[in-house]
Amino acid sequence: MKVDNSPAERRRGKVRGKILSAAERVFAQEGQLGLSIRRLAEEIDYSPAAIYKYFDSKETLVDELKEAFFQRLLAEMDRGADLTLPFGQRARQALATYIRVAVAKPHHYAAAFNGQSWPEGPGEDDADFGETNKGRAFLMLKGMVEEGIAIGALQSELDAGLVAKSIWVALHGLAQMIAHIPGFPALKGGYSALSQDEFIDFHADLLIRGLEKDI
Amino acid sequence: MKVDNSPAERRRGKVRGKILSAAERVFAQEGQLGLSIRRLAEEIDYSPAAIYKYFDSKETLVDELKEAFFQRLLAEMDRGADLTLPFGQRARQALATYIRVAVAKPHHYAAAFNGQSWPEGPGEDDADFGETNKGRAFLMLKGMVEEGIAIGALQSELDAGLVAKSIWVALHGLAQMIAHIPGFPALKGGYSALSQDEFIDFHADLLIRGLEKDI
DNA sequence: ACAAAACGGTGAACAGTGTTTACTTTCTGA
DNA sequence: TCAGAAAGTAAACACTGTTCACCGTTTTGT
Repeated sequence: MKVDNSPAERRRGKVRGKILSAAERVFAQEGQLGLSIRRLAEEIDYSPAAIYKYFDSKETLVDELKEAFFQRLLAEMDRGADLTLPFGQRARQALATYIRVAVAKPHHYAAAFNGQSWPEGPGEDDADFGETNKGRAFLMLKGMVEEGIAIGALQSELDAGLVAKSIWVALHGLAQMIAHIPGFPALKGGYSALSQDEFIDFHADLLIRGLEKDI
Repeated sequence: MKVDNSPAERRRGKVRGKILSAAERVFAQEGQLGLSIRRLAEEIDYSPAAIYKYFDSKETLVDELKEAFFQRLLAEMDRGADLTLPFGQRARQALATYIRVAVAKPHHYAAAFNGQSWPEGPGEDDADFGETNKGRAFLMLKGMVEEGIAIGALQSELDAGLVAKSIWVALHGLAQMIAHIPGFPALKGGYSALSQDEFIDFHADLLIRGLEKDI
């Protein structure tokens, strides 16, 4: 990691950081719509136009927030991986961590799947995709499935990439639901016997159960 | 269904319909952001303010589009239910239908889970929730699970409401992914062995498999 | 050291957005 | 027929993201 430490660059980086952290604060609480350039400018005591000296557009600014979020997501999943645990438990834990982090910052997570911030498919190989933190999160999932198959914990005829996608999709669904439906999994007509945390575990369990080798 | 047929009401209904169908056309192609009041007004050759004589706000207008969409979704799931099929197949088919309809109108589906168009939970009973078409779609899912448990096709110790939610969540994830990621399930780093349709079946299969009674 | 160029910052404007207000025209019910 | 309601409108309000011309200051090249 190379850092230009000329005094000019240091000053510039400081202002850039001030913009980003103010944006992060507002975005976390009020989301993409609550974050306006003018409000952001006021908060850091600059003119709106000044922000454009540091970011090409509001979109690129928000993109940076999203990337930082997925970096935290990755770090959290790494940190929580207890290698002494058997595969099944470790997998369930990883899935649960993914959702819990996503739910902790619902606006970040939701925004990452809206705008067209996706490499246009169909893609070639892991190289491109793995360069975004979002991509790395998926590849971590895929690696987990591959390990499970190799170890023999999961059904061996499964295609790891395919299964990883299916799991990812189901995880995403829950994160999205919790982020968007107030009080989920409590729901009119649903009879919420479980708390949010318990439901997350239940969901992760259902997924793994469908994949495990029949005993 | 009561309809006021005074000439005044008929004219009013006609204009209202013209607004709605123009809105539907634009919304289906360009989504919520592409649909602006001014553009809509121009398309039907009225002034922007005129639209507010028929709808309180843009949001209520879009809400009506969303409700109509979920009505189509429900109808499609009903229509596709082949009662002569065994439970497992019928269930897989229902899930696949849900996703295919959602994917056919990605903007409608996505919008339904963004704005805060949700009854604030935790809720009392099925009555309230079942009054929106979105709610009815979930209750249909729940009914399906209950049937599966009663028939003995699904594990009997499961709570139907809970399982239905988990399934719904996983379905939602896929619909959302396909709606937002161009070309999904093709994905850089994912090696897309399956087409979209095949992936939908695979996903639906994974869910049901995790629930079926161990043989 | 000095001119030239790049940088950081600004106020004002442009082109949009959803919505409201005051106003005119048209229609309708008694 | 005539008052009052309904339908429709132009113009404005308060926003939005973004760009432009301009300003001092700072850095750079000779």
